[in-house]
Amino acid sequence: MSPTDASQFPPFGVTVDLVVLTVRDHTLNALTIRRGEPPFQGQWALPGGFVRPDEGLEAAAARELAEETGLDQLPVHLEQLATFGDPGRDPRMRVVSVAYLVLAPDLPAPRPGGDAAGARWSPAAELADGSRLAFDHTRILEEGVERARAKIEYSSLAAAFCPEEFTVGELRRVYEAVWGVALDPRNFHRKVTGTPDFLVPTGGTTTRQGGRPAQLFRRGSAEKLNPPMLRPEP
Amino acid sequence: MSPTDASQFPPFGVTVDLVVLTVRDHTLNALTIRRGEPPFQGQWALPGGFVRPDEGLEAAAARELAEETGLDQLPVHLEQLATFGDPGRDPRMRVVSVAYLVLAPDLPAPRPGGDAAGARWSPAAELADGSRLAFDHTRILEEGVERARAKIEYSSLAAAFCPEEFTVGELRRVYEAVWGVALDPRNFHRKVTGTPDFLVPTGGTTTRQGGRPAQLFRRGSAEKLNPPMLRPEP
DNA sequence: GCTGTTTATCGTCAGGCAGACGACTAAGAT
DNA sequence: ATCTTAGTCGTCTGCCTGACGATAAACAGC
Repeated sequence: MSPTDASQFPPFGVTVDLVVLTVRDHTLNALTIRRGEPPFQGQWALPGGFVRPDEGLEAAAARELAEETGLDQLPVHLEQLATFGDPGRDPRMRVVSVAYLVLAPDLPAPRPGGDAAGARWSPAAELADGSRLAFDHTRILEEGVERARAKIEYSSLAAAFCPEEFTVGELRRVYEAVWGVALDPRNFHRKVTGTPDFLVPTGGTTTRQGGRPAQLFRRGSAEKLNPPMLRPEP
Repeated sequence: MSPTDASQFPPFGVTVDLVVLTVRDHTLNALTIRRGEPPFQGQWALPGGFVRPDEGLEAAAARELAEETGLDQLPVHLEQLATFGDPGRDPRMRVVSVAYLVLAPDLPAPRPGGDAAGARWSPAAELADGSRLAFDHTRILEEGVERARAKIEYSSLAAAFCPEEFTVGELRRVYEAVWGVALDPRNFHRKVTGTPDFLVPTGGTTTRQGGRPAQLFRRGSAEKLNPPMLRPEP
């Protein structure tokens, strides 16, 4: 039967694209690179590239992250987001792109490499609205942001935006930035410190946010947050 | 740069695979087909096949569903599940498979077509344990089942397993089958009838489940269930 | 027709959790 | 010394859930 005859399968290009998110200045930011090659040369796009013939998809995502941004060997969260394969999404040929979501703590300025002529963080809201990203990357970005918003509700993933040791207030600011809302510091503190194995106190304190010294915590073993953190409606 | 040079991109095969779930006899069942062609000829596998050159991914999933099972033009839910692309997952060549999840009401016996030498429903638990499905389809099935289990918690998706008009008890049996637990009929009734726009009474009643006549409902406009239905632990 | 069985539906009550918000603590800034 | 900023502990109230009693309306069998 023709469609499953390996000798005449229709050839596709397969790429990975990365939605890399972090929290900077109380705002959810995403990483974009300036394309150094056509198509869309000079435009901003999500980092990504073709999967190599003997490379797994997640491995390709990790490689592209390292190559194009220098965000290598860092404690980041990486998960598959979704796959985009509409005919015509790449003007060159039929390309299916497997998008990955990366959550990273606030990092030094990205170092562009590989095919990228530039790399920068921008507020996710601006990227989704004004700027036109190359290909269908605006839509991919939106899905990544929505996934992150949904997932911090019921998992400990928000800590992936924090450094290894962090305070309850810093974790709260992550939720506030990702959701774009203000949360009650007292209720938030009760919630996260009251959930077993969610936070582990390291014993230290810090005043890097000003004010009274705050306890430092590490991520606990709990991966799920049950009952979930409730996202306010406004 | 070589990896993004379209003229020398590494060619991949791209397929869609379908995790088709339904509830039969108080049990979550999945659809499998017997492969009529190598590789894995004669073995059971998830329905699926190669994406055509000018066809969208979701369109390919819908086409394969119709071709291989005859479950066409039915009120089913179809969503992208995940993409599997490990090198070596297909012995013929490098193939990336985009898996889709289909939730369907209990249907007449599937009619095999296309490349399938047979098609049948089997309890999902048996497929995940004993039988060895072709390729990495056991893992794909497991992810589909887990997605369904998670998603009926906070969405109205469980109704996709029911006929257009259904009773509260029938909907409860869906949850019980998918989660493999027993739920309190009184608390369940309170929860689903108390959530605004979740269920719309049609006015009719039925006794097809025996006992006292039950009100018939249709799916309401609410797509999310907030607060979620809680899945018991044991 | 009467009785037991099955399923549906309504009600009650106690405990847990979240939202609103008061109060106190401990650092740096002026 | 006082102000400002952030962190932490408590209290109260209302909502939701889990456990479970009670009633209703069909059918099966005697």
